[in-house]
Amino acid sequence: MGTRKQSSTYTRNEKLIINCNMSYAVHVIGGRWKLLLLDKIRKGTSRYSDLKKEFSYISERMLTLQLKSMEQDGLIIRNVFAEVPIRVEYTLTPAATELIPILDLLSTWGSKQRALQGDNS
Amino acid sequence: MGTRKQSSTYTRNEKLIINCNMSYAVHVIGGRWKLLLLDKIRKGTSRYSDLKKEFSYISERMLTLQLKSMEQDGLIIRNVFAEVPIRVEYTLTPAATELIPILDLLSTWGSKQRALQGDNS
DNA sequence: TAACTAACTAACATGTTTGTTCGTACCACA
DNA sequence: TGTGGTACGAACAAACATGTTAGTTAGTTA
Repeated sequence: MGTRKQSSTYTRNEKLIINCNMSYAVHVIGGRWKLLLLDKIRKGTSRYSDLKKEFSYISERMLTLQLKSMEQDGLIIRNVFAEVPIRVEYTLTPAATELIPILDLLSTWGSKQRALQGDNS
Repeated sequence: MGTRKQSSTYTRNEKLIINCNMSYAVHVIGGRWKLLLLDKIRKGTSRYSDLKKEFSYISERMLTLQLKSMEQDGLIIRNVFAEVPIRVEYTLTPAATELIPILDLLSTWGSKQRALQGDNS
């Protein structure tokens, strides 16, 4: 991933925070496009080009960065088919599958909360 | 909060993403110290100085920024007591209280996932 | 009038994330 | 030999988040 300055307060604090399981979980799904991608992949195995097509507003750099990060964090599996042209498919890991219902709860909460906030601010 | 450049791709994309309730929810709890603060406040009304003492490694600037942001997003309530010296107490809103059990699920998931990842990477 | 406390606030510096543009590897097929 | 498609990667720039330091307000007490 991006090279990090191990000595910075920023990075030290991040490590500190990630000791908290809750923060760790949020950290793992916190990248800008991760939830969108997870949501798409959960609905069916997707190849790189599918994602690229569906999310044309995500730059290819971000797309690969987020996918790689999720792969490293054990959320998705990357399957390479040595065809020509090459084919790469992404699937959820069991761990990510367990996460989905929690995300659904978050989604419901978010919807309610947004409505509440809309009312009075 | 920090002034934002309304025209940047960064900001445009953020708005785009926040239309997703899931992303909105994660966005609302996604600040670096928010979960820690929520967790403390949920265990009992806390005054500013309590938080400052407990989290001595959080700079005062960050402390106030995160608190203010959570207040704006309807997660906490800020009560000012016009005593001398002044006293400010923070409490969870009902919405945040509903969020807590979801965060607990996330925490459990995080713990399991961290263990899994520790095993094979 | 000066010192003291709580709870901030402003200005600036650093570091990280995200976005933009261009280029690469691989093999097939014309 | 050149073109085409897929799935990336590298270098750079812009914007944002976080961290550091010093200062502010209001009232009270010495």
